[in-house]
Amino acid sequence: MSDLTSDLEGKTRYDPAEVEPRIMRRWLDSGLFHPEPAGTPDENYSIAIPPPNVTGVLHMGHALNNSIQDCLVRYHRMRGQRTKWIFGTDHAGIATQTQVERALEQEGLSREEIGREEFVARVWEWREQYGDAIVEQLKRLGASCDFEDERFTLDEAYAEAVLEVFVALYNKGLIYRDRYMVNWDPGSRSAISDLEVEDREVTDTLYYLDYPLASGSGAITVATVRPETMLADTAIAVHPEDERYRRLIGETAILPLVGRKLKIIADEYVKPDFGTGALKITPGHDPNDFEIGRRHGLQQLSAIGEDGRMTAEAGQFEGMTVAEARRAVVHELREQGLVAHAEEYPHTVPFSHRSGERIEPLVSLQWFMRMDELAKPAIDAVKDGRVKFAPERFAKVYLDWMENIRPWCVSRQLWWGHRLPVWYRGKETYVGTEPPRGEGWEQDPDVLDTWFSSALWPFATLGWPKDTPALRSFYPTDAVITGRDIIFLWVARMIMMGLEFREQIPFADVHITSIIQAPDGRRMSKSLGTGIDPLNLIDGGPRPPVFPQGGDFPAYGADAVRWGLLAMSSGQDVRFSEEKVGQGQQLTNKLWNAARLILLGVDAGTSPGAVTPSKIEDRWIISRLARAKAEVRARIERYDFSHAALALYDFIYGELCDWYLELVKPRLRDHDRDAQLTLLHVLVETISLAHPIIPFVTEEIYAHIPGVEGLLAAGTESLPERIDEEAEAALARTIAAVQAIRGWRAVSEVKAAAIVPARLAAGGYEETAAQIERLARLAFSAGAEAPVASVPVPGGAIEILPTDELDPGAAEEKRADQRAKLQAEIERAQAKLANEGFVSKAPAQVVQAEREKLARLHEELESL
RNA sequence: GGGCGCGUAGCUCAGUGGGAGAGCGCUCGCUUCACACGCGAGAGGUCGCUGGUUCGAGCCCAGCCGUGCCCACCA
Repeated sequence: MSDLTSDLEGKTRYDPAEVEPRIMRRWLDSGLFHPEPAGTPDENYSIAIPPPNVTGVLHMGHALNNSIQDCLVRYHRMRGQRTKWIFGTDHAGIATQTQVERALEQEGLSREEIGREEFVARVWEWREQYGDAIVEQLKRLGASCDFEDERFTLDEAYAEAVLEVFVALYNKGLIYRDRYMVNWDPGSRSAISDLEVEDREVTDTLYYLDYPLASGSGAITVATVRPETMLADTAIAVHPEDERYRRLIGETAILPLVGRKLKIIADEYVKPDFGTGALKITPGHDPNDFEIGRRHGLQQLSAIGEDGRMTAEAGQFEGMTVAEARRAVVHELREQGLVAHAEEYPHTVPFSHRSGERIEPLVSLQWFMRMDELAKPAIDAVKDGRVKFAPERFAKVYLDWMENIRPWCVSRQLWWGHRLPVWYRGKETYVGTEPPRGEGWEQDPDVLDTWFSSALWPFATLGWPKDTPALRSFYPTDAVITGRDIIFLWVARMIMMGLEFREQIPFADVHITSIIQAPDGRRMSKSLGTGIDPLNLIDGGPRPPVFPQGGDFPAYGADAVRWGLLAMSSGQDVRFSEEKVGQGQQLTNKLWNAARLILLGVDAGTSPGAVTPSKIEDRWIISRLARAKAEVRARIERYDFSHAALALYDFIYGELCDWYLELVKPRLRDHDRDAQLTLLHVLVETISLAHPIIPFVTEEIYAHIPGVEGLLAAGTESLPERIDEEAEAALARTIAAVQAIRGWRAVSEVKAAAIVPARLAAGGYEETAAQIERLARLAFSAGAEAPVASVPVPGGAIEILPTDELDPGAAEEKRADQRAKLQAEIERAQAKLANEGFVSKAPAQVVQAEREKLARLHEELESL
């Protein structure tokens, strides 16, 4: 006790750097974050973390997302629910493979040179070496994940789940192999899914090329931005109704440079008013042409290979890169006078989200997953409310996508990932969780899209396909917290897989978080200099270039960062605001000092216990606390974290510290037992309420509360509290009166320290008059002398009696000001009440309130 | 082309039908024995524009302007 006391006395500032590592250690050692499976998912609470990339580092999105999850998890844990925050990391196929490839490059090696086995071994090594970084960073934030039960999407047990799912869906006919047009990413030399493609605006050249007619009578002109693909053209299409070309349908044109005969076909797809109205058809290199080709049974030729170079099909251009081939083809065509026209043409083209390279649409043999059948129950689950989105509007985004869902290309030409459980022998194909028996089988070299394994996250982490206790206790989970950018990539697929393999939704709530933008409104990005490292906010570190003031962040501490991020968040995107983090820091410091006042003030041997508030301010703070608790809890349960954070701030600052602590100070000095018990009660309840949002400072304060043991994070027993309307009204009047006097003093230029004689000419202050005297620095007397000023307060006025301390001129000025304001308000109210429409049509309650207001204003004016 | 947001104090944002709010910044006053990362008091908004509904509109409706994001196969 004495150690703790001296500890408190010296620390007038809360020091997160000293406290946080110590507290985190205690939490981790306690085993509180690691629940043993028991009970049912209904009574338990669980959230599966969106698994961070194993080689990733914490960014602002993680910081917000995990602050939210930790708030929810701590909130439910404290309420006594068996709570598991399912934890683990993602192998992140392309991202991780790319990092290791870069490292190899430094050594002058390539993955091909060292071979698949060696390469995969290297990635595992890499993971051993760097895979802990993000875990450690999450701990700095105070995340109460079940770190003792860490999963990895490539672990043996997890792989079992992945193979099981693949084989089951294959046997169901939903997974199949097909030669189809895919998004080829030359950067990662792999196919990628539609969702990993982003459109960017670029300016290309639109070439108008003349294709001579076989009849010799002129040429047909086509427009293209990709002249090099002409080498794989197999037809020309026009609109069937297009009068200009009608007579040419069925004719033949000769493909320049190649000499192939191209049939001129009719297809409704062609827009007569675009370009020349004649479209060259390249089924091998354009998604639309691919479809047209299928409709018309056209040949698919590949002039561009998977290495991004021209194939033998390209003849003289073989071996060139696409860009080289484009220049060469255009040059040749120009020589032959076949380029009729060329113009700049801005349009959107697909790029790889991963590598940033321009997508090369190619026809390729890949594995696909048919989604429509899986989507149906997942659509129903959202439509009938078993899965709820917050904010609600994202349900529509989800449904729109799901209702138009297309097959998913799940194979990737990478080495890092779950290798397809598929073997070939000649024309035979074998799919199974175990390799086939017999000689001569060769396993498919491809791996699965990372999101394939992520889709199983909520149940594969709990041990599925085995029927484990963890699965029985924690699936379905309660919520998933994520950004809207992965609604399709992850959320939708988890819902589909959960319903397919567990016949249950994976989570009841989907909370879509804000995306935090840089302070200037741009996207947060390392390369733009707009990314903010959350650890630099916690520890103090350099401000990124997007902050013009430069310098270092102060060491705000994790609580401040958490509070700030929650306060910033809302249903929409928000700009990062360092001020909000600063506000969070002020709050932690304020709370710390409030705790010091209380803990250094109570008598030795006094510990929290039953409270029977006698004084009106005690009843008031307990009533206000009850309201704050209801408010904060309701906000957290509605995923409205900014209002939860702000409501907490308002209570701690605006009620507890600004008023209650000031009101109770004299009694604390007098060793008033009721005051001490009320203070301890309110302190424990307040830190308990605040803990899910600012866990470190509250846990640290809890450790100093006399007579309590254990961790605040484990929850505290809560005593019943009641709303006390009478006390709230009395204190509301008192606060208003004190503020009115302070305002009057400021404009009257009374010395701040002066005690001013006054007379209380108002009712309703029977229990608080002495408090008003102290807080407003007045000395009430019952004298009969004429007042020099009268300050309106609820229920009457406080009259200022003559004294040397005040300047009568200033006081009169103030009074005139107030009279004018009151007069204006009276006129407003009178006009409103004189309005026939208002009196007859507005609710009686509203009219009555207006009448009472007018009467009050008149009273106040008279008292001046 | 379709869809979804946003536009309120210098800045970042609350506020969904009955007297315009918070934090930061700014001004003034306080070394008041928890906190100067403090305390007290203030200044500062034709609530993007136009029209409509209503007794009453920041809030509901329509149009417009500005701005951001998502989806989409016009070469």
